[in-house]
Amino acid sequence: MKHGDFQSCPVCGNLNILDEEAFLDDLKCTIRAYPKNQLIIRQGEVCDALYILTVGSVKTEIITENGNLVSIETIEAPRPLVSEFLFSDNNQSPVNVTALEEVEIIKIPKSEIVRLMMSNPHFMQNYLTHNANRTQFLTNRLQLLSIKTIKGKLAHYLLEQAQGSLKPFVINKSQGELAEFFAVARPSFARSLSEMIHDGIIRVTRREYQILNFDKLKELLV
Amino acid sequence: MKHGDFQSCPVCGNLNILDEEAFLDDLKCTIRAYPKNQLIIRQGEVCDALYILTVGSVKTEIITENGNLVSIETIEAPRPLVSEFLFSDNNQSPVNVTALEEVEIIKIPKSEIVRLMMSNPHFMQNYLTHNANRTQFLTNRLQLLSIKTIKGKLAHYLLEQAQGSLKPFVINKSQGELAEFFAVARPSFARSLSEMIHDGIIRVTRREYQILNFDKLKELLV
DNA sequence: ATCAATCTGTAACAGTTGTTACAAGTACGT
DNA sequence: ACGTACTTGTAACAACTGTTACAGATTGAT
Repeated sequence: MKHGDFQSCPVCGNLNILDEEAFLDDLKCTIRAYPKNQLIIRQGEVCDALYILTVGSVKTEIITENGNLVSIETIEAPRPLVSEFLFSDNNQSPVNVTALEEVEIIKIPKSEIVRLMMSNPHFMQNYLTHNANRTQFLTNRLQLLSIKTIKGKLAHYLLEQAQGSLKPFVINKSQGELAEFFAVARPSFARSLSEMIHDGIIRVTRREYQILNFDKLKELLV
Repeated sequence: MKHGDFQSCPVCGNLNILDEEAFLDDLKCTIRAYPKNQLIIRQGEVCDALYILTVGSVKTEIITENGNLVSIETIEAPRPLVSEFLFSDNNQSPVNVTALEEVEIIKIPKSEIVRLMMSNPHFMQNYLTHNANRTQFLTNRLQLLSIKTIKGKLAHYLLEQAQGSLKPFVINKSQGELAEFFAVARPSFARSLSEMIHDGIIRVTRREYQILNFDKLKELLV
């Protein structure tokens, strides 16, 4: 049974499993590959299984009523998908999940997850912690979207990414993807970005960003 | 031991507990009352216990870097608070929780929660389901905030509240609170609201809202 | 190397929102 | 009934964002 890195998954790792092969064989699960750009989970689709992304990367996004896309995040293997919705009352995924490259996914039925939790305290803790971290991520996203100006959003995001350092860092998103992430129009984002560059607040080369003036950047949050 | 309604709490209800008094006495927990407007949990505060609101109501909100408030939701007893952050890696509450009236809160240490989960499958399922529902709530909130116009946000919100009915319904928030909920300025919200009223799309009397023209309302989402 | 697809920069204009300010209305406690 | 605090309505203006359009980079595949 060929599969990706399982042990370093935030939910499935550190389980003190002696024999991973035996563990996986015992677990009622299916493994499946998806090609690039394939829709893996559709918004509104019923989820009664946990998906674990073992190889590759995916993106999640919401389609709003008016047809706009809001990108939520990109996820790299190994990580569970939709774990935070598996036990909800309506069992529906609120997001689309799409493969960014060729991916491999393990699908574990909900009943198996319950069994694992009851028998393996470590698995349960992992699961709870992962979901809690995801909620914090969403709350942070909420805070970002509630900032009213584009420059303010970008400032918030850059300050978070830079982590206090003056060193340049890479943001692996195009301007279009960043605009989608901030839920603003692409040319508007480009305008704000170029203004901030002209004002000497940041420097941008391709996808490499560098903060030149922390104070001015923080002022943009006001 | 006097306390509020415990059995109908989404996490603590339906546990097949024969003797509630004995259950609570056995559980290592503390019960405490807070006066109106008291800050119960501060944003950034470390949470190592589950809070269960047994009497009254609270509101949760985020303070952004620039000092703006983003209201998240109001919560009515009985319901757990910050259950979705309890197991996160940093253990910090991302929100402020404030009493809207005199409230009573039971505080249960994290270790006790873990013990309960392992010994009571029903409690675990309740907990997971509640957290999953909360995540869906947050995702929905994210979708609302990503709508670019105020009228669009209001349309989204009203369509959700009305649930397809033409009957008037009450939204228990002032205009200022709604503006905060939508992360927009209050006069701007008032302007959009009055325009929608003048256009014959909705009718508003105090806090009672009625949809007069579903089609036009849906058009605002575009 | 060349082509197609994607990404970036920019412009003009319309449309929407924020800001500030003030008057009028309502709710509530005493 | 009175006053205070809160809520609502509205106006004018500045500021910001969306839309549309197009040309010039850049990237990746063949």
